[in-house]
Amino acid sequence: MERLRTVTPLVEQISIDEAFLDISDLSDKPERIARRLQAGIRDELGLPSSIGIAPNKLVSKIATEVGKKAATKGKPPFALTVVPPGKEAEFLSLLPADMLWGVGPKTSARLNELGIHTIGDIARWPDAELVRLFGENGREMAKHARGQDGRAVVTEREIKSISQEVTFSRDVREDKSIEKTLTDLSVQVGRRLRKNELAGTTVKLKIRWPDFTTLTRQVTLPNTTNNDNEIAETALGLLRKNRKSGQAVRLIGVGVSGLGEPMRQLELWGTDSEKERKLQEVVDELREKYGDKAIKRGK
DNA sequence: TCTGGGGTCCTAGGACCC
DNA sequence: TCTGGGGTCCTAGGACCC
Repeated sequence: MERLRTVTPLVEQISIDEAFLDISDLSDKPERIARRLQAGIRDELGLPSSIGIAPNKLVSKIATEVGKKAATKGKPPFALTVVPPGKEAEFLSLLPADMLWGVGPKTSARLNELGIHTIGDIARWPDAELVRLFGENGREMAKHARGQDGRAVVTEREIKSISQEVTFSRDVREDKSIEKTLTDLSVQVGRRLRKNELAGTTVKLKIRWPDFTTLTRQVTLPNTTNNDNEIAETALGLLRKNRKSGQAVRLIGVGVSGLGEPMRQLELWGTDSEKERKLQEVVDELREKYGDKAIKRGK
């Protein structure tokens, strides 16, 4: 990502190893920029990469995948795929429908039933019909199928929620063990919130039963929190309300949303919650320095 | 892909308020 | 006493993404 930012600051990271670069304001030819970048990544970092160049994010992403797939089997890909302006729809038309963003297994299956297999098939369907069948997603699909995508490259995005979950290697029935895990997860969520200088109002519990059905239960607190204890107590409350003692669980998780700046109670120095906040600050520092095991909550 | 983890966005219903 | 419309917030679930 650092290497990418030497090309332009307009970098949108979309996963651990993928990003969009907006190079529309650079005077150099896009292909030259891409080749130079690819060579740099190879020579400086020893890594392969695939690049797609197109007038918008949607098409460039798909172009990247197409190039990557076409790379010689067993060899690391160094693909470069260019879709010039005006050629977007043509480029997409023969590709399978589920290569489109927003078309997952469910939508793909429904499209298949309608005899729609390629992106070109989607583009040929009336917009109104797609909207009727798929709602807002249908409207997006219609535009995307024609290669239209107006979304800008976004360099930073607001965090909307922070969560932690674990899948047990077996179904777990012991209340103690489940509650301990949930408490640990709450601590991790709290710590990540504080690290990002965030706090949230809504605590969500997630449970997966042995049959893989999933339940979520959330509650909105009167104030924002990033306090380990408060998150844990809230999550534990939801757990006790929604799970019978001894009932087997496959996955447990907790998340906090409704994020904003942590509440500072300046006028309440010396209150319990302020003491708690300062305590937590110290605990975070100790763990940062000496590791997770350095200090634990009693009781 | 017999199924891990962390996210975002959308839909839909209900409560509540004006 | 009943009816109406619109807006916002909350909750639950699901589709989808990497």
